[in-house]
Amino acid sequence: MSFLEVILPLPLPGTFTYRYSPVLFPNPQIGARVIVQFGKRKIYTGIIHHVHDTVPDQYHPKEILDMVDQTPVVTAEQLSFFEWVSDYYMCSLGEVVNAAVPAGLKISSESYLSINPDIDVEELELTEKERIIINHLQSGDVTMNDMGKLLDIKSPYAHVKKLKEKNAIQVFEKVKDKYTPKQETWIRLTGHYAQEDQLNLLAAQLETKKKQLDVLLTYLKMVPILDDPSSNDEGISKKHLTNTGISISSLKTLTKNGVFEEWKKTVSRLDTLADTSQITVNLSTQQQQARDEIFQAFESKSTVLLHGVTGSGKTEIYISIIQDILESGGQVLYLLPEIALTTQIIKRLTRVFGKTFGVFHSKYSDNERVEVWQKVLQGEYNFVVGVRSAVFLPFNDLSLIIVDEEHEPSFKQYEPAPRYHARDAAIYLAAKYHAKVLLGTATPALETYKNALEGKYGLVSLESRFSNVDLPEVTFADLIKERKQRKIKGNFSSVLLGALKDILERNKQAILFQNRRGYAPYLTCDNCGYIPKCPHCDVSLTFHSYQNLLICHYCGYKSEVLSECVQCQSTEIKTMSYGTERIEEELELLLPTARIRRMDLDSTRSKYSYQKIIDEFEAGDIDILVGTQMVSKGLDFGNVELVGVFDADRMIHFPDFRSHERAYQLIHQVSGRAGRRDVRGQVVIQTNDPMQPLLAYLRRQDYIGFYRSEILEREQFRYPPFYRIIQITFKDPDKQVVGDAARYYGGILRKQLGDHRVMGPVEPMVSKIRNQYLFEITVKFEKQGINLRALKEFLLNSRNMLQSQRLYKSVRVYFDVDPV
DNA sequence: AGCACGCCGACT
DNA sequence: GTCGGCGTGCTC
Ligand SMILES: [Zn+2]
Ligand SMILES: [Zn+2]
Repeated sequence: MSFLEVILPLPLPGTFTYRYSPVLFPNPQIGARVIVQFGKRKIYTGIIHHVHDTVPDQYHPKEILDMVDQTPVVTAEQLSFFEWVSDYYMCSLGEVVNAAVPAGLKISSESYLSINPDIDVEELELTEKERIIINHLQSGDVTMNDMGKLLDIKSPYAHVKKLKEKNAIQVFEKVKDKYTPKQETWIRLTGHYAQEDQLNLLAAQLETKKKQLDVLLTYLKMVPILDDPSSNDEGISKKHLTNTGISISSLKTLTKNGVFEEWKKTVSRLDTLADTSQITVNLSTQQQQARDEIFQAFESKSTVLLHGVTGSGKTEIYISIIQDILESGGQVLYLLPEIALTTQIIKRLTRVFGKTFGVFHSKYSDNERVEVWQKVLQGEYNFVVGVRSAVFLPFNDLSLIIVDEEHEPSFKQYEPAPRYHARDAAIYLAAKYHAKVLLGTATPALETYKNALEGKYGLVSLESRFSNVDLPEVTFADLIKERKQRKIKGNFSSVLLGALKDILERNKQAILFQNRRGYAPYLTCDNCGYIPKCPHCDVSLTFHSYQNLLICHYCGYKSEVLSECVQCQSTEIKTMSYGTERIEEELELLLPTARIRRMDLDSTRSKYSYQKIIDEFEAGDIDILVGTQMVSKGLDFGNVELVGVFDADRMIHFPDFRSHERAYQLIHQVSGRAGRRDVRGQVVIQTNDPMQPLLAYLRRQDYIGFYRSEILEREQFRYPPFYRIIQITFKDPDKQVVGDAARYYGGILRKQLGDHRVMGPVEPMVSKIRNQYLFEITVKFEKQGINLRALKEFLLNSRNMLQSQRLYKSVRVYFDVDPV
């Protein structure tokens, strides 16, 4: 007997056993895909985890429906990596596979209803609802879900069952769309005409048919069949040929007459050209030295932190190292946060590596992601630049992983599971391949810097690209003082406004930074202060001006903009715009001559808008750029001499143990935009408390000083990197039930782990999402002397214990290991 | 997660 | 009575 253990992309523990016929499928490969039925009807794509011949005694395994691959699409190394992710981040293997494998490689089915053609529906006795179903089906098949919507009931199942019994309809499974290769129409000469003598004859015949002759001659110019007969094997793409302006109808005629033939060529969606440009990067002495130190450190350390100030040219060092690794035949993965993976960086890499590398971006279509996956699998890409999820690609000979801006919180995934951190997963993955990891940033995560200081990681510091760059001059605008003196205009202190005027007079550029958090636009009643909230979530609705809609960012709920306040019926409804937008508007009044642009999620929504703003700014067509986090990324803005920071206090005092670290990183990074070679930049930070210690470190751009003070706090208050955190979230539509469940679970933990290791349960800041109430417990525990495995085991067992209670059965419990 | 089954209240 | 909501258990 032959069985397969199959991973299904579902949030269920373990693998599932299926039978297969060795006659039909002689050599099942681990990591190959199989199509299986799971449950009564659903069809899924599973991944073969292993093959065995142990007959299960508890159940009868189903037989697989099909085997998709003869060779694995997931490598054995990946499978074991997936298992690590699932263990470490406390989720199911299926959830990892779901996140790792592009949707196009996983087909799944949907139930469709269709009318039975052999039956005369007129003769049947039908209820009203059944009649409606039949009527809908007469104009084509409908999915079970859609039918529910058409009937406006939760599930049409009961009626469908009746109709099935009456033999009036059928239910069948249809595969949802999956990866389809891109096809192009190509033109070539038919075999008969693909010879010199026949071509001459044909040319003579076409002497009077000028347009057809033109088509033939154009073709021969583009496909030099006489010099190189093999060039007619593929011919030329029809699009290419017709783009020359030839007569399309003449081409049609020639094709009809058997001169040309059309065929479908499978082409790549990815822009792959031969590696044409081999530009060597010229490193400065400092860069050269850092590069050497990195290689030196790799001799003894598998992970190295490159701590390089903003604008010190880390990217060039990466490029130089990547070239080295590729020359020696290794594979390289270069991870970037989403906002940093811009067309700029891709262009820059293209200049060096041609188009021989893969780009794995969340904005790309799933079909493109499938093609990157396949090219990595087939060894065609030895270099991939990508976001978080690119760690899951099927590398076979990984030599180096670069994690740029390693401190960025966006490397951690939150929803859905797996809640993994791409940097940490990369470090594990690298160890598996005996590969090296290079972490780069100007403001390391505290965890990372601690590891580097303790010698766990190598540490290479890069002061600046050139030796004559001064730190920017950082000044603080004391908002309290200015408020007393009535010098503040809207969001602007007189200090910042003065500096801006100066910049304008001198024809220089400025960047104004406003943190994104808490500045989404919303509507509010001017009379009573009412703010429209989502009926399903505990958040106010975000106002989207371009659609004129109110949208919930948690559940997607949409609502029309009401002209009247629901609370007081006042019609004085005011829009509170984006923080950046408000600043932009004020600025237009305060400095009417300035050319101002805004760069945030909202203004860069369309495909090229980001690039457009960058281009305009670089060309000097913008004086003041107002933006969020985005302005601290991207490439060198040459002429910036002033950076203004709004609302530093809100960042610093955000109620989270990482708020200092975050605030420091954000302000430090954006400050780095001020100044350039030979010119000292200026930074103005607006604050209510210019004396707070964090600002002193920022004034000196003193990361190490900041680290030293912050790390003491972390130790004292038992936070990472000294302690580990696992956050447990409880979810249920009944607030009382979740609260009780969380307290019950908390009780179990307290008893076993002690009060000091268990915090909560507490209601999170957003306490309801999609009609589910939330509670959170935070478990904090020492890094040393605790068996992490055993602890996780205990947490999982406690969840089982909780859910075996009748009352708490429906409560969802999930874990977030190392939350950020 | 998705689906079937079965129980129970509330409308024709 | 039967329709439709919802809770429960199971899926190889
Ligand atoms: Zn009102
Ligand atoms: Zn919502």
